[in-house]
Amino acid sequence: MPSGRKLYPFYLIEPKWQKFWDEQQTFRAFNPGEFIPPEHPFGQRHRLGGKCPSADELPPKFYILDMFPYPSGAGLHVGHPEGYTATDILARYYRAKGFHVLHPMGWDAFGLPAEQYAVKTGQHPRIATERNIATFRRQIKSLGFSYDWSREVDTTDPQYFKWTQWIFLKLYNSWFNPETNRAEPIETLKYPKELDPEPAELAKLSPQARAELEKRRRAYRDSKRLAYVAEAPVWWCEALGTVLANEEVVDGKSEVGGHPVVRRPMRQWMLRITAYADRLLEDLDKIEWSESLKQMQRNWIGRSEGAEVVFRVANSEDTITVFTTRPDTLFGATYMVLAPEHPLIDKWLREGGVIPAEWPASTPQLWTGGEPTPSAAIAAYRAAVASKSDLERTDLAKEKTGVFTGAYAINPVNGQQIPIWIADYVLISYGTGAIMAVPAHDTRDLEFASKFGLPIVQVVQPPDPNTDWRGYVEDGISVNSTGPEISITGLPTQEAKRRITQWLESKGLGRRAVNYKLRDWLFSRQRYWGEPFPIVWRRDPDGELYHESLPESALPVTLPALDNYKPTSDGQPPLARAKEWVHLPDGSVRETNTMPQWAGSCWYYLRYIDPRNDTAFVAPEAERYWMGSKYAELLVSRKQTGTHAALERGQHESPKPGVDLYVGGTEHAVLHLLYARFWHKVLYDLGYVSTPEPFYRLVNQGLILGEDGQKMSKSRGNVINPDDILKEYGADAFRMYEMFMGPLEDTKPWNTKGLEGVYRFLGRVWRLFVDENSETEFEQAETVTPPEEKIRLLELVKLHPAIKLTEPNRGQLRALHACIKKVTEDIENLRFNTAISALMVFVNEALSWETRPAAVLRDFVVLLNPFAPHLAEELWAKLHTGLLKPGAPPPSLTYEPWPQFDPTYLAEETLEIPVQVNGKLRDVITVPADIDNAGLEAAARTSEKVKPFIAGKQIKRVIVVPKKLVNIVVG
RNA sequence: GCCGGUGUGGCGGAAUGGCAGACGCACAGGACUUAAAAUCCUGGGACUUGCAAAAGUCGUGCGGGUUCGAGUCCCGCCACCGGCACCA
Repeated sequence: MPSGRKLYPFYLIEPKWQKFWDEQQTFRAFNPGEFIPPEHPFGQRHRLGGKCPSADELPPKFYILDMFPYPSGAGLHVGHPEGYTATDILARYYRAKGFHVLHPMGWDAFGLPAEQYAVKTGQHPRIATERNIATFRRQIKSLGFSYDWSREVDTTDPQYFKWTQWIFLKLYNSWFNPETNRAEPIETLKYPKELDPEPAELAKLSPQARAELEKRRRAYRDSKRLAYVAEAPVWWCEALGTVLANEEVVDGKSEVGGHPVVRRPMRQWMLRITAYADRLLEDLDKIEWSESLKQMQRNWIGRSEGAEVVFRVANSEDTITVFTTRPDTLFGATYMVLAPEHPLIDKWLREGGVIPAEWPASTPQLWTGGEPTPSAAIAAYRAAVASKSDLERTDLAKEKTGVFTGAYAINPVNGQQIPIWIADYVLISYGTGAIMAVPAHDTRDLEFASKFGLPIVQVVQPPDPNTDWRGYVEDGISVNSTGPEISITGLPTQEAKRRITQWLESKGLGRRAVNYKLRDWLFSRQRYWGEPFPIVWRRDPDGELYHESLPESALPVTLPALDNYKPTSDGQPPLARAKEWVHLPDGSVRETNTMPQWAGSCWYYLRYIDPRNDTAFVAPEAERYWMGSKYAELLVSRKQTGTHAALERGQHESPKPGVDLYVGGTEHAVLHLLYARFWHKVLYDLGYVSTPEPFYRLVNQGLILGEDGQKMSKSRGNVINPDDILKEYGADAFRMYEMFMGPLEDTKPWNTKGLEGVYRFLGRVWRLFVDENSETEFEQAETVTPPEEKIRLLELVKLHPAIKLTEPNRGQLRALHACIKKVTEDIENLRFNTAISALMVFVNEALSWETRPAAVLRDFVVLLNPFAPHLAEELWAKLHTGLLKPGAPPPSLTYEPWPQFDPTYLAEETLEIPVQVNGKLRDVITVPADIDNAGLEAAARTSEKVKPFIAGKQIKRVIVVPKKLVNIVVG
């Protein structure tokens, strides 16, 4: 559609109402105890103006949250407004329904792009960050979303990250008590006996011994904290100059930028998320997230149950512990594999005795890797593995590699000696870094054993005798599983597992065990643009470094100014350049790592609740009010819509706590959502929040593709810029089109022609309400009025003469109430596309009415408001000043009660009933609405169109679905 | 390979086991106009028969099943999308 003349003056209407909402603070939410100005429309609706209502006096809350954006330099993408529009519709709907809606927005503004720009230009990243935030804020505001801007947060604001650091201190000063299964203050930590002498004994110790004890106690304490330091192999990215979390490395490259990464041991801060693995898993059952999302989290946590089994090593006191999910296949273990990095290998190479100097007699050439001795083979293999990039290691997974170590282990169930190998298909980071290999019943082991000619022994019989037992990995019946002390032959898999585990346990050779794929969270980054740690390092009298937290009074720890944001030449983080900042007067030295971007987004939904509080990260009363959802079941109630009887009667079901609805993209399915849940649980355990889960209901919006059906990208040139759309069609059309495209959660292609259809619809709405002649006058006046005065001209546009204060007729009421019903149900079920379709159906019909009753149009405007709020406000104002209440200012549309659906208006006088013969449609008959089944059947049988199909045939059965359908079954 | 999801006109998509294709786009014809744009009206799944009005048959990825009746429920395939991927 060419630009130029617009179908309606959205370019005046939209800024007009955005300014109005800003000035009126229409969407401001009030915390318990907060003063509500007498003139505020929320206060007026709920008769709370001029008061300071408590949580109990306030209406039920509804917390609707968007995933806050990273304000990139590229500005808003069409994907952002999709989720934001969905939540805005709900926010406006629930306000109309009488809820107290919290709907905030903010900025996840720490991050790499701003820092990289700073490295390049030497300009402080704050400057670019603030510029980008300003752009995002302008763009988001131009879409007319009903955010409470007084609650805007910015993760890079010291007043915000003060509390991010504060939460870190809570993590640092807590430990996970496995007995209570929750985090507790570090003071409750119980020390092992040798570190916890009786006071009498303690008194006897020399000062030196006491200092030594205190040092050991500190080491123990530090090893138990939820935030701890570990020398761990981490992913180092040279190009980015930082380490990355496992989750930030994809296919052996950095998720950001796709740079190569290498494994390197470094001293790093870790968060003990693994302690929460079980609770993170179990509590998924308490929340309403999509099944696929829950499944992704479950996979990520990767819980697996099995047993640890201890194998003795031949000619040694050493033992190898393996983790297996199939202890029932122990009799089939014909070799063992250690990860190449396994520490036992180092020990054996150092000490000798286990790994022989020469290959054992009759060692196949294939097992030796072509090396003359076992130690040479091990060294060569390790070198080969270390030089492989991670990409190669996964890509070449098809071909298994490994070498024999020359050592043997002893299978505890039958005393057999089995060779010990090293191979990189066993990962040092999972389980114990060692496996027992059962080639008959494990795909990987079978592949390996086949390649190297290792024995394959069947120990499970598949239920179907025709199934090949080789490579059979499912349950079956144990066979060949009898040893001198234990037999499980003949037992089904589940029973066999139990029995063998019991036996192992009784012998001290193993125990039940659970393993997780989830690793502890690598929490430090060698970057500038992130939260500094509230941590300092000191040296003890022996010169050893130890860490200590800063007191809360030292918060926020702010970032020092630098003139160069690069890491130092000796590989230290950029903060190490700030010598004065790093060295404190008392001789201690600041931590120079910063926190990862996830830190700020882990808890922002809590800060929105009380964003300006400078004595607490959130006040308890406010937290309990906004997070303690008593009303979420109303959103969840899928069927009983239109009636909010439970709410009206003040009856509420059991609390479904947390943010009522959280909308965002799937890209955060694991990382952000898992990290945030983890922090929330820690805060819950420590008594700072009142709910075990942060986000009660979560919906992922689908991706918007380019017009060519491809993912939008600059290189494809198919990117749609929201600013262009807004200029051409207006915010209401843009928002409404994004909702009309299809179901919120689906991936769907953009189509500007489709947008034009929605825009034309809004033009029809405009013409339904306004007088054409007055519009011509308005347009003429526009040509001679300076731009800044044009908004006033909207008053020249008068109501359509067909709009009258008359009683609506039956048909008009039916059209209205059909619309109310459909729109209400669809909004509650997040089916915005069909809700919009219902609005279109109504308008198409209403345009044909000779008189347009004001009362009907008035209700329609309330229904339109969540979708096209600017146009709705303008029409609402015209309706009131022109007809409903001339002279008086119109009541607030935002807080106008949602129309009640009345089913009596939907009743028809006649019904159209399909008549089938043998399930095939033959006629549609018109019958009185009050017809009974017998009458309906009779009418169907006498239909002229039906007669030929039943004539001369035996009628076997007639199915009558009351007031719905007749099906005549003939023989 | 494993897990989750989705398959409906030319396109985006609608359909508590009960008239498949609402609503919109695109398209075609018409009205208004000197003309165009905008707007309004009409039409349309495919095939067959018929000048037409109309009628019939087939039709929701494929093959089976349950049912008076299946896009919808069950079983078995196929394709595509997303996630995980040597996790013992």
